Amino acid sequence: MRRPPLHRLGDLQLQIMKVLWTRGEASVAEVHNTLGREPRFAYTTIATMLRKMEARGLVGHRTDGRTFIYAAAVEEVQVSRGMAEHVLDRLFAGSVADLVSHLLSAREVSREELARIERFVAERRKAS
Amino acid sequence: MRRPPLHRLGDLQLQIMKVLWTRGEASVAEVHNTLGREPRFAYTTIATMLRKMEARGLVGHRTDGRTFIYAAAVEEVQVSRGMAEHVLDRLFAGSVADLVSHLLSAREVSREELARIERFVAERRKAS
DNA sequence: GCGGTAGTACTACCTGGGTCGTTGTGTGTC
DNA sequence: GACACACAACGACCCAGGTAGTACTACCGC
Repeated sequence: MRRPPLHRLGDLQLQIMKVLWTRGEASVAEVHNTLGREPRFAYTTIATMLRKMEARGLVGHRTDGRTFIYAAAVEEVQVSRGMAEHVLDRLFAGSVADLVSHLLSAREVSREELARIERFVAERRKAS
Repeated sequence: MRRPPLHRLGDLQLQIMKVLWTRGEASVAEVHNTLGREPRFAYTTIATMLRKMEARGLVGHRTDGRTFIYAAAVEEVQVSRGMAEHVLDRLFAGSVADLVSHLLSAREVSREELARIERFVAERRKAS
């Protein structure tokens, strides 16, 4: 079960992981239904993707009768970190400030968000 | 020349784009040499990649004699934005604060970086 | 026991990144 | 003019994400 590189999960894979992270465990059918609406995926698409993801060590499964119950094998925090740091390092040369500056100038950010950011920075400053 | 999705550039593609962004223009040989050290790429790898990227609308070229001079066809800011927002939306539900919190707890961040972040937030607060 | 349903397994295909080898061709040099 | 070199063009592979159809099978209700 080689450690997969935790950045570079496709969109579908991320959606599936999200279902597993929030539910803890889920059968193929449950994942399929949860992903349900909008761009409807075939049941077998989800099943195939889950098998591929298991081969990559992203998820694992146990059986309940004939049914596979899948669960995430990597934590959300690892994946978030992996992907966030990947972007940070590749595009912003590791500078969190550059990334923040970029996002602040590109997006609507509510007053509360700004306050939260300030709070995080202040805490971090204290901790070091 | 269809508009490419500007998140999801591979690592090699990003490296090549970075060369073109900093130099403005470059021949295959120049890109190859600039990328030079460490995981050495074959000359033809760069050439092939550039052709594929041109087909996707990421770069363009003019000719100088027999030599192709490539230049970026998309701006760095667009790609950074595209990739940063992609991660932000997929993993942090669009919350800049969550992303910042994540990065601050995961990485070494210098005192100056923190100060810069605070400055950006303050400016942004004023602007709105 | 027979038919439908639910479930996995397998296969196939497309796209795109990444990696090169080979081939063809123009050009500059002795 | 012959040769090497510099370049672009093309084709080949591998891998992984994404998408889904088909085949096989266990089980459940009648």
